[in-house]
Amino acid sequence: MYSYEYPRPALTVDVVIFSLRESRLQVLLVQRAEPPFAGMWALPGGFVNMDETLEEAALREMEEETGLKQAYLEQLYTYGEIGRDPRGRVVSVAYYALIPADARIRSEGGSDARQAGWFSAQALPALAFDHAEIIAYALRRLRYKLEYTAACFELLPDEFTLSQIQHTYEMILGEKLDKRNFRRRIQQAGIIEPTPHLRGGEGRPARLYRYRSDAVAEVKARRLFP
Amino acid sequence: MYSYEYPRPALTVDVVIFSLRESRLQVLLVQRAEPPFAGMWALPGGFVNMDETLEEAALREMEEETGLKQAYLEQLYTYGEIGRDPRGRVVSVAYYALIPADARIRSEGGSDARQAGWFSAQALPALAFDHAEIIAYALRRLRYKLEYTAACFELLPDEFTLSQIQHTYEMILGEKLDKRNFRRRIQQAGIIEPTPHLRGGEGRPARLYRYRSDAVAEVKARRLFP
DNA sequence: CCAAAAGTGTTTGCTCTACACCCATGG
DNA sequence: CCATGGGTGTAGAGCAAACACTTTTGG
Repeated sequence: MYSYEYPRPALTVDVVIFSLRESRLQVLLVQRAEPPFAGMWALPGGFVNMDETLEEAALREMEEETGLKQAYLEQLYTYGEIGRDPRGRVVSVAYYALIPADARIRSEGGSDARQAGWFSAQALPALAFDHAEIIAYALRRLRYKLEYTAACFELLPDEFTLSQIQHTYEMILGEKLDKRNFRRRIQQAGIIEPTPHLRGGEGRPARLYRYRSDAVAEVKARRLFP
Repeated sequence: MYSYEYPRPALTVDVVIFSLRESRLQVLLVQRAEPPFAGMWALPGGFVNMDETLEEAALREMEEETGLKQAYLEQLYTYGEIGRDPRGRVVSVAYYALIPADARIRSEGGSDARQAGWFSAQALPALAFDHAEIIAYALRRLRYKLEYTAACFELLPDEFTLSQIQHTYEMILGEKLDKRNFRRRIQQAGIIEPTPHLRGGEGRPARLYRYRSDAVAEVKARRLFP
């Protein structure tokens, strides 16, 4: 049934790393030093080693670029079009990662001494390979995920204000939400709890909340048919 | 950045083929002739050739077992655990396919002269590799998909009665639905249209409907927060 | 005429949405 | 005292859920 004599496609992982920075949803990209696509920006990624799982490979790539050893990580899709890499047959398993707004990230490029940078998900530079397609799909999945799970909290710091959550939603979904309705719903959902802390700044100080890790935060989808 | 000297994992596809048969949701399996797992049942699958995309490979595997050249096919997940195949490092891209209840399927095993058979998704035999996990996930995705898209029609014949749709939903979701509410909702959704035909049998003949291919059948999810 | 499946409306409760003003703090 | 963001309640509309009987055919 299986044989080991066939030529094999090369197998890589690519990671779409999302974070909230400068009040925007941003994506981490690296600049390619060599052809093909030299000088263009691309997703962090690379070969899957023989002794690591796909997820381990994705985490390794993420750590090389950000210094972070863990984050919310989810497999996105596997890209296997014939001509997607001009150098040969390369199949790539794409992942996306969410990292908290306050995470301390190694600012300069990782081990490869490649240039790395954050870009607004709404305004990406020209991208190598099929990476524009991958990011577009990751963004769709993130929006979608946000609509029926509590994935949002993976992007927020440990403690946050209600307005911060709302802004996160507005940023990612790309629409304004009603403040009173939003607050009522999120409080009734029972997935956050108040902390004793307030956060000052301009205007009236705001209550800080935290995510309840015991929360069940899946919502039943509205069915097409009942 | 990339190199071509590394050893490469082998790359395969596996396909979970669903169909409605004998008033049940069934899955097509093949019996393994050789070790490992000789005699156990497994998903149809095999190597990805260098000149075919992942989807082409999945379609080829499906055709080998069923004789069908096309079907609804969707990528499910990519499995890359280290020990999932005892013979070495094998990464598998899983797909699932939906084939219509009335499709004429080559009854006997495909080109490999392997034994093939249909099994109720609720009562599977012992399965080779991690295929039980793959099928469980495919079933979850199918349920999920059914709740917010019109994927159901991929499993039905071209013309069908309202009761047939309802039974399909009940079968896959595993719960009884109210007949009047179901019929009202599906008619209002505007995704099916009546044909001039009736279907006889026991009891009063039933109107046959067909799926409107121009239908927009995504439903907006109920958000966790508005 | 009997069995079997098809077909058909209404009421009630709940959820979603729209909407405007006062509060607490820092400068 | 003023600017800034934080915090709060209600009324109306639309949607979802529960519920039982009549109709048409074949045997």
